[in-house]
Amino acid sequence: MARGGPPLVGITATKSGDFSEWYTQVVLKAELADYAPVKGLMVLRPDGYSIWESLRSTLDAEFAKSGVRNAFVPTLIPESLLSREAEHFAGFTPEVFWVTHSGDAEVGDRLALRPTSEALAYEMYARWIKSWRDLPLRINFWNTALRAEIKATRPFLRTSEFLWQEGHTAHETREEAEAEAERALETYARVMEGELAIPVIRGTKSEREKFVGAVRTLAVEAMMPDGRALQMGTSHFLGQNFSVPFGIRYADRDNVERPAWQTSWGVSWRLIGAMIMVHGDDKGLVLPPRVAPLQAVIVPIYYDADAEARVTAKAGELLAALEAAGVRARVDSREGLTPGFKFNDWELRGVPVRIEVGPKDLESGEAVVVTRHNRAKSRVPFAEIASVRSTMDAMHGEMLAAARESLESMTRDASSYADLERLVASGGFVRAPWCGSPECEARVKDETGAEIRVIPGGPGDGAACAVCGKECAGAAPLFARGY
RNA sequence: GGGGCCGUCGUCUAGCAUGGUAGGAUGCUAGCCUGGGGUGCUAGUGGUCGCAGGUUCAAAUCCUGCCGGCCCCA
Repeated sequence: MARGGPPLVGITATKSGDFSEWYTQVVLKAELADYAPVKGLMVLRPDGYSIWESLRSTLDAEFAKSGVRNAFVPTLIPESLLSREAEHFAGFTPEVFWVTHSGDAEVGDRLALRPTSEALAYEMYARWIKSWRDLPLRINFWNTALRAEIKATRPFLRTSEFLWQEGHTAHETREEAEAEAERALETYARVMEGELAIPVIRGTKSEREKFVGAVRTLAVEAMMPDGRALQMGTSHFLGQNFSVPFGIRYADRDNVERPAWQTSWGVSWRLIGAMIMVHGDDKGLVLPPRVAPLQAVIVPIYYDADAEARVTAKAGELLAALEAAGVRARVDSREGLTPGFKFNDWELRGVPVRIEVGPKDLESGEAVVVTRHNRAKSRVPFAEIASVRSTMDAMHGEMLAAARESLESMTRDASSYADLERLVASGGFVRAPWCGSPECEARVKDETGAEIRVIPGGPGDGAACAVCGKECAGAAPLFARGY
């Protein structure tokens, strides 16, 4: 370390001063992920993977509860199949990785590394679905998708391969499929708020921003502290756009053959990126307690062999009590490191609760408990250490409330184009009436860089379009620059 | 889709203009000392200078191409 200079460990950028450098440092130094040798690809390290596993198991339980089952589809999709739904194919083709050789021999029909599994899944669905008795068919895949990202790659947010889940369903009626798409979106919103403490806005995507091939795309959007919006998850009502070209037809109750109604929906590890951005601070990562791989760390403090023995014994007792209470905990018994070093190290890694136990605490019968999100210290009697369980619930509530307050303060209204331009430039969501025309939407995108992120439901208030002045039909969309 | 910056032990970097075979800090390992907010001492460890060509007696340094990271604008 240079004399008097900043420490070489820890986060050297500030969240408010250099947000993107700060983000990169948190990802790398908290050891969530690292760069892979190929541009745009990343390796997920154990702490990052553990967070993913936690989200996966929560979502998995929700899916299972609603009757969705898991299955697996392969990575390679023949071009002839991928191109069957023309609009869908055209939308993806610029970012598809192609396998053109097997060994030294060229393959005839090029093979795509799946950018998404609609084509492959629906080829199979066409084989499996014969009658209305086979419906609904509701299957989820936990896998990865590959999309060639050339520029602006960022860990978790934009990578060429990403972990995600994609649900694919087929139904007898339009109404049932539409309800399915809404159900999936609601599940996402609940898990994001309940597990990641990130408030989201539910709504519809515009025609321009919807999934290629969908009739309608529902989405949950969140606002990042730098004023840019992040799409957290999408749920598509596909209508019969895929069932017709893929031949997913069923004999209805009157023995008339009809194309099925479909949905698809997904979330990716991008959620982890959102979690880092929304909750992190200048000391590093701040983990929402429910997804934290390690929820509480006990740092023993001692000055001599006698104190060490007594402190270590107490630390072991506390650990047992925490584990009995269902808290993921450990004792940091690493030697040769000062308590101060350990404090900083665990803060960098975002561990929600730190418990300090030293000679003074043995005398008073209380441990020092520090909560990561606000770094507040309190004293807790040893006998009541299991209370960190409820402390973590309180932390979750406080983190969600703080994030909600931030979201609200970053959402402003514009009624004129001048307001829209000015507010978009300063970041955040801008709610503005819109007539619904693609021309007005395109003008905003071209001139301000902001797009319609989401159109919340509900009736409009009859305001005039902020762009062209014509009357508006529905609720005002939220404009923002996005990731 | 345009424009720019940068790659040297795990990390941060010196050296590059004017070619002569890589130095420091930190980390890591061992031992001691310390310990309530990033300790100190001693010894040791660690680098095909992003990769591939080219120029040269000689390349981290000059030239070309590629790979990777980052930023700005649309």
